[in-house]
Amino acid sequence: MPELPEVETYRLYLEGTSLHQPVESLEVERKKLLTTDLDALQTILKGNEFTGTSRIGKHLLVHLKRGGVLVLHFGMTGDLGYYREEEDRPRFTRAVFHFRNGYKLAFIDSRIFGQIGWAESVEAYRQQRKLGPDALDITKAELGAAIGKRKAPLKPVLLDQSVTAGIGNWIVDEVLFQARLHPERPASSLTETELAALHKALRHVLKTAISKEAVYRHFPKSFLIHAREWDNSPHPEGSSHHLNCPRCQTEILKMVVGGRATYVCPLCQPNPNSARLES
DNA sequence: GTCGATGTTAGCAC
DNA sequence: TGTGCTAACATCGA
Repeated sequence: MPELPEVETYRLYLEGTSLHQPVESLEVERKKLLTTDLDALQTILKGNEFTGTSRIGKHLLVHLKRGGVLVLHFGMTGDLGYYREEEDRPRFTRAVFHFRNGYKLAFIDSRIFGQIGWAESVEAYRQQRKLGPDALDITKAELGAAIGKRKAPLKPVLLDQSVTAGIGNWIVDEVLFQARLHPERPASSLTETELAALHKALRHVLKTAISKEAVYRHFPKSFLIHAREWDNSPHPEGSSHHLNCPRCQTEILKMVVGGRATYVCPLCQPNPNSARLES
């Protein structure tokens, strides 16, 4: 489930396993993953070494000893696995970096929405992909400027990677819940106080998620994420779902915003449309 | 067999 | 030209 915290965790994993080992070859099972021609990629990689990493949002960039960066994007189901014995090859491995020392780094991706390619530099890649400031680094002023002119609902604007890179579907719901903002509020309608709350919640959610290595069931009880179906933590007796707000116990509402599944607390995050009716 | 899914983007309407 | 909505991508698993 690779959003920013997962990719940050993968980045540290790659740094801990795969640096400074000459690559022998790249094995690609699904060519659809490649954004750079396979032959070109082989030439770049053979005998080359990973020397360090960077991350922009959900994109992991691996610095190469002979120049340029290997770019990994994990789509919806991407992951990494470092192994040696064939029997340990992870399920859904779609590509494998073979190192000369006999170890391998698997690119795992059941749905094959991921990408593997090469770019000249981190900055060149950022421009090419039109990525905004990383969601961990963005300042309140930058965030305000980026959303201030957009009248679309807050949620799809925050998911736009050119506004700020790294926010995905569960993070945006969590951030909006923590900031007590409804996902359908027009992005440009926030007051200064609300913008400050949004920025603070963004940092809080990301830092918490990274500190727990993106293992959702370890997140604080105050998080909305436990109401999502795919949170593996045990749910109360039989109930086929709908948990309650950790703050006010109101039943969490599931809706669709910007075409995406969205969870909100109807009490903590007042809907702008119904608020208008009341006034 | 059916449905929905964490990301991204092409195509379309305005 | 910009903005925003929808569907589609390929596959798994509930």
